[in-house]
Amino acid sequence: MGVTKTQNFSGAQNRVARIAKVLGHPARIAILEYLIKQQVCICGDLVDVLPLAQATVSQHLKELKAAGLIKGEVEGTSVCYCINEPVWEEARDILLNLFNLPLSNASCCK
Amino acid sequence: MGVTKTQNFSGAQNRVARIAKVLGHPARIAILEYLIKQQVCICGDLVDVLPLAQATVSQHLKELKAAGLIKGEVEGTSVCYCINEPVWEEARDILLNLFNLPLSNASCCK
DNA sequence: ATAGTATATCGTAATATTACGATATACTGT
DNA sequence: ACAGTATATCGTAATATTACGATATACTAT
Repeated sequence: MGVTKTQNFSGAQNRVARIAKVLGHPARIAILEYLIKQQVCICGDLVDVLPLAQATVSQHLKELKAAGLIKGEVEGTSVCYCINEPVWEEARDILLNLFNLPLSNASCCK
Repeated sequence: MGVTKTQNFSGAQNRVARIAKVLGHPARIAILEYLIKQQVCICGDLVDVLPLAQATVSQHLKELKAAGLIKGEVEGTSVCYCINEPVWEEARDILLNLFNLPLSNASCCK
């Protein structure tokens, strides 16, 4: 993403942006939706379900894991991925905080 | 952002990702927070407030405008930028839809 | 008309992202 | 031990993002 002067913005601003950035790719949305929907998180299935190569899916999973939104558990040969609920909820709250700020400029700009 | 096989994902997935992507940079979060806070959206001020060059601020504003989250109105020499409420609320709803999906895997992965 | 101010756009360097094939790693069953 | 399966990592090409100086555009006041 180019250079991004992260250090010049507040911790809170960076936190919102970080979460949003991870959500900023349709493949990662698809992965999250799949993990949310499945009772059992059979996760090799993701490679079958998604229109992407195995290496690419693995890379997206890595980013979601790095952001803490999902967690993975080795189960024999395969790995079980799931939503990491506490972080997932924290992410929702952080985004909601932004959207719930009171708009004070109702009459501004037509 | 590399190639992004957008066309292989659903419209809904792309919509979520598109919104999140725009929110995925601290400068744009800072801009949005500023516009939300200010009663009057004196917008040349953004250049003073943000730790970025004028051209860079303009570029971020353009992206926010392209996503529909803000709107701009020329006022003499300067331009007044504001939150575009309908789209802003739609964005919140689209993100909330994702976070409000029922998690069916409470007992999955330790 | 001219100078001054504000914002947008252009061009471009540095860096990040996306995607995938190839390969490495790790486990399972024989 | 060995072959087979599942996942992760490496290397890399194509493309996107970020940032900024320079310049263009647009309006205002004199």
